[in-house]
Amino acid sequence: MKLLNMYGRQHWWPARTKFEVIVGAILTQQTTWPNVELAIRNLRRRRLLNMHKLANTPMKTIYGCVYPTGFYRQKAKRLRDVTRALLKKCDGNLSIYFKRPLEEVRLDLLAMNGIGKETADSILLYAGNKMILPVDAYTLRLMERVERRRGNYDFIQSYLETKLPREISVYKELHALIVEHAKRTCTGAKPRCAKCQVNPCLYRFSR
DNA sequence: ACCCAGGTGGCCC
DNA sequence: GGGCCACATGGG
Repeated sequence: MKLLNMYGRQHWWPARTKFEVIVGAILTQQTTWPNVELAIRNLRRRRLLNMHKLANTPMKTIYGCVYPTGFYRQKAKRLRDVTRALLKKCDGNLSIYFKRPLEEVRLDLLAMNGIGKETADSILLYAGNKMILPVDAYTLRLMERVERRRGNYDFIQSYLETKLPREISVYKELHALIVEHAKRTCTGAKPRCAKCQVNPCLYRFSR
């Protein structure tokens, strides 16, 4: 499987700790990253990027921090719920939490309020260092336009995983590149101008 | 004054 | 199994 290396290494995910990856993954749902960064800064300023601290913070305080990301009531609740659930599971030690087998941790994450497939898989890949590829809206559109493949999350995920080298770093890089590409070319939305159209020649998936 | 963003859960059929 | 809706702010 070959993919555009036109943007170079992305060294994703932009976060300092495992917990910060999880927070970012929830906050970025249906939201642009700059807004998430604002919210993360707010949380950091209040020392809330700490599981024990966040789990016991009043909702109103969290509302204020995550306000810029939209859906702020929902997201604040999800953040605290997930944090509490994680604390119960691993007492705040995420390295231990991710030591269990991939499928087991995945089911565990999916059972939490506010964590669906994409969020779970992003967390598993970037915080847990697990071999799994998150499929976002960009990926689905790209597969549709370039590979002429349409399908649901599970189908696209397994299709790509059969074609990719089994390396975590490749998974991390691919997901990052797809998002980066979408930002730069406005394929994220409907293409608005001719030069923003995806050029199939640039993305020939081979092997 | 629209349209969209690195989704998720609930409800309906 | 899918289709539709609420959730909400900020940027184009």
